[in-house]
Amino acid sequence: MGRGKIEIKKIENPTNRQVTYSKRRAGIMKKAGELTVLCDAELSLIMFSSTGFMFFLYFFGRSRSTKTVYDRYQQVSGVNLWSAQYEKMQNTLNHLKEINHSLRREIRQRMGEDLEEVDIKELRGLEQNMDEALKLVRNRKYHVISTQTDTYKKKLKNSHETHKSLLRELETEEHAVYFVDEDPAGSYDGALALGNGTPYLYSFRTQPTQPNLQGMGYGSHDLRLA
Amino acid sequence: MGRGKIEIKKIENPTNRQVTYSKRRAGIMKKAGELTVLCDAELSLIMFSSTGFMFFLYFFGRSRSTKTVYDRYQQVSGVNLWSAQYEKMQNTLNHLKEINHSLRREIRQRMGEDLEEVDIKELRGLEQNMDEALKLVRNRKYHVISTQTDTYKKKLKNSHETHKSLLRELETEEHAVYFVDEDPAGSYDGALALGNGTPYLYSFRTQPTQPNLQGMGYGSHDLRLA
DNA sequence: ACCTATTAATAAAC
DNA sequence: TGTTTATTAATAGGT
Repeated sequence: MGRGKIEIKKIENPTNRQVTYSKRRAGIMKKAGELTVLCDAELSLIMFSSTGFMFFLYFFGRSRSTKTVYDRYQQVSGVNLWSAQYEKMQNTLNHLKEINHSLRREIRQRMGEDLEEVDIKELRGLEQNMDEALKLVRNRKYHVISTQTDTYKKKLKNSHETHKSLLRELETEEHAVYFVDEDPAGSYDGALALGNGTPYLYSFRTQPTQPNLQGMGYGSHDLRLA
Repeated sequence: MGRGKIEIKKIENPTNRQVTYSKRRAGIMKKAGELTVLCDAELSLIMFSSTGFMFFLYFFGRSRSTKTVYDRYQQVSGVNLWSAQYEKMQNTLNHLKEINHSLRREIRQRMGEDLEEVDIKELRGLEQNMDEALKLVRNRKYHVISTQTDTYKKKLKNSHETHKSLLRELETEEHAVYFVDEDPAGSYDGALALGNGTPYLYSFRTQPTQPNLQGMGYGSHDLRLA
């Protein structure tokens, strides 16, 4: 529709191309606006100009007049909202992936793997750091163990006290007769022994180089990407 | 353009409206396709049908023929690619963040920090793992050091040989006179000593618990999110 | 930007 | 839905 028929293929003359782009873009805009009004539809148009990366975003809403559409066009003109958002996300994603990679690398090195790529200076830093960290972990372990031990000691002490008072009660009550029959002295001594000495059940845990028999695989980092 | 002019306002007859929608939608599609080809532009069209919440997404890329566009339309019809893509990215992002968080947590624990949240079982696993890893790191360090030492030994040996042959040359040439004047024997002995013994420069590095004086901060994990 | 000859889109009818 | 056709709308090329 024009002074002559044209073939649908890229217009090589840049000026002509730009003119045609403007005209036809306006045409599509008009058609889009008409369609939304006529058919109560909603649609959006996103156009990427070939000359720049900027693009225009147009919304045709069912309740917006053509006037509003043009106002909106003025507002968002030159701002690539969607692709900006997309690019931002993509960048964040790549950044996260890089960080992830670094973190994994560090963990591997801290597990004694992939040390070929570490130079002697870093190797020394790593060794020292791990040495200190290991001390911290051991200290923490001992602390947890001794806390646990104390708790158990207290529990046993309490248990012992309860037992003792029960015994005393029994001695002063009419049940004393059972008492003698069932050798209460033995029970008493046993309880006392547990109360005074090192707690039997948990003492072995204070051995510093106690091997971990469960071998609970601290080397599985299967937090893979999707 | 039709048998009669129509006013641009909502078509009340639903059948007519639907017919017009289909026809005009096809028209816009065609125009959009033409525009992308003619002007080497890129645009996408999103149409929300008034009858349902599903919508159609059309891509007109600069390298796609009109035929491909229609194929693509068939493929993606009814699928909200963009929002799906967006959601997918958002999920990947969150997943990555979680993973990074876990990795950081593990590194902190391997540095002896945040051990309060680790139970005794994990603590033992961690200790054992770190103990083994530390051995690996030390082994690697010694390996690197001994390799370096060997290299330096070889270099010194070579240097010594070169020096010796130069001395021999001098002894048998007319320059012998200078030789006596400048005490070449001293030089010779010095080279020999270095060649035979432990290389001076690097021997201290084989001390297992040599502290890292540079303190090159193996504890900085400042790979923060954007 | 504007003009206008010409082509393209499409409303109405089938 | 698909086709036809009279009619209007879009626009290519020139100014």
